[in-house]
Amino acid sequence: MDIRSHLIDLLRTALASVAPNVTADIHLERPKEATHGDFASNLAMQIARVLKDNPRKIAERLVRELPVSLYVDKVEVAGAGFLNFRLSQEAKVAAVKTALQLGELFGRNGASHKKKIQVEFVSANPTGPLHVGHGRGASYGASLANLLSFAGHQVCREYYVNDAGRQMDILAVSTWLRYLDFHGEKVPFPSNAYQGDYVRDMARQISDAHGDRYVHPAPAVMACVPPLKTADDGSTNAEAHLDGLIASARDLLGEEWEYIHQHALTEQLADCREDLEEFGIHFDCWFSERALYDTGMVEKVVTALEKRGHLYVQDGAKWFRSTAFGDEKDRVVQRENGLFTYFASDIAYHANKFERGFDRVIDIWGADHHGYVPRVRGALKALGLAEEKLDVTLVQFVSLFRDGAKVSMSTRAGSYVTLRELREEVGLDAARFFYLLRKSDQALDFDLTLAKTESADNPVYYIQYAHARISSVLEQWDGNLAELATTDLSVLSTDREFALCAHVAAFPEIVMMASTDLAPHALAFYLRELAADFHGWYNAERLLVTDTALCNARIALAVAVQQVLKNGLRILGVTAPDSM
RNA sequence: GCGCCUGUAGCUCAGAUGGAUAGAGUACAGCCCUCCGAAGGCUGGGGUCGCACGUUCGAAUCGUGUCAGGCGCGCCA
Repeated sequence: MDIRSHLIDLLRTALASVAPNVTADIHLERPKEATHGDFASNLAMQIARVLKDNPRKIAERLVRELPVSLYVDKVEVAGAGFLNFRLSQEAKVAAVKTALQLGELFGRNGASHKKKIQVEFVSANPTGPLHVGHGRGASYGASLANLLSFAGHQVCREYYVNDAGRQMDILAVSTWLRYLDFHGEKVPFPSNAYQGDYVRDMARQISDAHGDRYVHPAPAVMACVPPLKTADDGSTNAEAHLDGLIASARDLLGEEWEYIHQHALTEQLADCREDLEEFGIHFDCWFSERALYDTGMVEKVVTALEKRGHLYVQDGAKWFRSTAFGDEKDRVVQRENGLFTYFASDIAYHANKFERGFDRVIDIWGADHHGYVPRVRGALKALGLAEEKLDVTLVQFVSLFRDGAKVSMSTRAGSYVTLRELREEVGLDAARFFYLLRKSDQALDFDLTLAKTESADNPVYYIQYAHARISSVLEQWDGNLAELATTDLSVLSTDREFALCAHVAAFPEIVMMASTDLAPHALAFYLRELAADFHGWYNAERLLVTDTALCNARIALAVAVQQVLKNGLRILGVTAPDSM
C-alpha cells in the first residue's frame, strides 16, 4: 500500500464532488515543518483561480468531502489554504514493514513503465590512462545507470571507443618515436605528442617482443616532415609537423604501422577497462567507432542525409545544413580530402543507437562538448529519427586542489592525476561518493587533501558508520531476524521514530525522483539525511531495552533503515560495511 | 561578439511539480559516554537567495534585462 497515492485518490474524490468540472494535477509534498503534518497539498490554491473563490474556503469544502480513511487521523486547513494530513500511527509505520518484507527489493519499481534505456558514458579516447575528470563521468554514469535499473528499466551501459581518428594516430606515432629512441635513433619528440610514461612502457614492450624490427634511421623519418617553425604572430606549424611524422611513419612502416597502432589501442583499452572494473564499473558494450567505417555505416548515413537534401558542397567539402535545425553554423561531414569527419561517424553512431531499438538514449558528455549537442540533434531530425528520445547530460569540470592550490592538468603533457591515483589515495567508496556530492551541471572542486584525511569530513564515512552501527547492535541482540517482518510496530511512538519511518517511506519516491531527474546526487543527499536521523535517534533512545515488545519494534525500525542504506549505497557503488 | 553552465550563511553546497518561518555540512562557542560503536549526538549565533524590473494570492524557483565567474565556438576528436 502506497500512502501517497492513497491520499491522492482521496483528494481526487473530494475534488470530483466539490468541483466536478475542474481537473488538476494533484501534488503532495512532505512538509519540512512537523507542525504541518505528514503530507500537505496545495490543491485548494491551485483551483482557487478557476473557481474564483477564497482558497481557505475551498480547502474547507474539500476537507468535508474527503472520504474517511483508516490511514488518516486528521486533515487541517492551514496557512493560505494548505491541506495538512496527519497520518494514523499505523500508516506512519507501514513502510517499515514493507522494507523488511521486500529487503533488497525495497524501493525498486515494478515493470509497469519499463523502458529500454542506453546510457553511454566515459567514452574517453583510449590514448592514455583515465584521469579524474573521466572519473566524474564514470561515477555519475554508473550510478545513474544503476538508478534507472533500480527504477525498473532495462539498462544498457555502453562505452564508445574512438579508435578511428587522428588522436589514435598520434598515440601510435608517439609510441613509435619512443621506440626509436630506445634504439638510438634521435628524432625530436614533439611537445604535442603524448608525453606520458605509459607511452615509453608500450615502446619498451614492443622492443622486448620484436627487437629492432620497426627501426628506421632518423634522417629517413624526418625526410619529408616539415621542420618546426614559429611564425611572426607566434603561431606554429606544430600540428602539420606532427601530421608529417604520422605520414612518415605510415610510409616507412607500411603494413607494420597497423601493428603499432593496434598494439597501442589494445593496450590502452585493456588498461581502461581494468581501471573501470576496479572502480566498480562494468560496461555491457564497448562500441567501436572503426566498426562504423568497416560496416559502411558512416557512408550510408551521409548518403541518407544527401538523399534527403540536407547536404551541399562548398570548397570541395560536404556540409550538413545544421542551421536548418537550430545550430549556429553548418558543419562539414566529409572533408575536401574525402575523409569523413568525427561528426559524420557520430551521426552514424547515433543512428545505430536508434536502430538498436532503445526507447531512450542518454549520452553523458563533458561540458566542453555542449556546442556539439545541436548538430547531433539536428542530424537525427534530418534523418527522420525521434530525436526526443535522446538526452544529453553535460557533466561540468572537475578541478583538483592539493594543499589549497589548484593542480594544473593537461592530457597531452601527461601532467594530470589519474583516476587510479585518486582511488589509491582516497579509496573506492570515498571516490565514488565524493563525485556525487555535486549535481552534474555544477563544477566540482575535488580537494584531494581533504578527501585523503580519514575524518568525518568525508560524508561517506558518516553513512557507512550508521550502517555498521546497526550491524553492531544486531550482533548484541538475541532476537530472531526472520520474525522481524511480523513484529508489532504499534509501540513506536516518539517523534524521532515517526520521522525515521517517514524517511524510510520516502526512499521509493526519492528513487523515482532521482531517476526521472537523472540526478543520483539527490540519492546521496537523501542517504546522508537518513543517516543523520538515525544517529540522532540512536543517541536519544536505547534500542536494546528490556521491554521485549518495544525492543523488537525498535530493532525492526533500525533494520529497515539499514536496508535502505544498503540499497541506496549499492546504487551509488559504495559498500555498506558491517564494521569499520 | 554569440551559445551553454553557474552565482543561496565566513567556506563547500542542497533546495522535483512556483508554497508556509530558505536548509545541510564545515568552521566557531558551549554541553553529552558507570549505558547498544563519541567516525556519534544536543544547543547557539550566522542570509539583501548577484542586482533590477516583470508575471500572481504567493518567486531562490518562471520571464526580460544587467553584472560577475567557468566552459565552448575547427575540413580536431
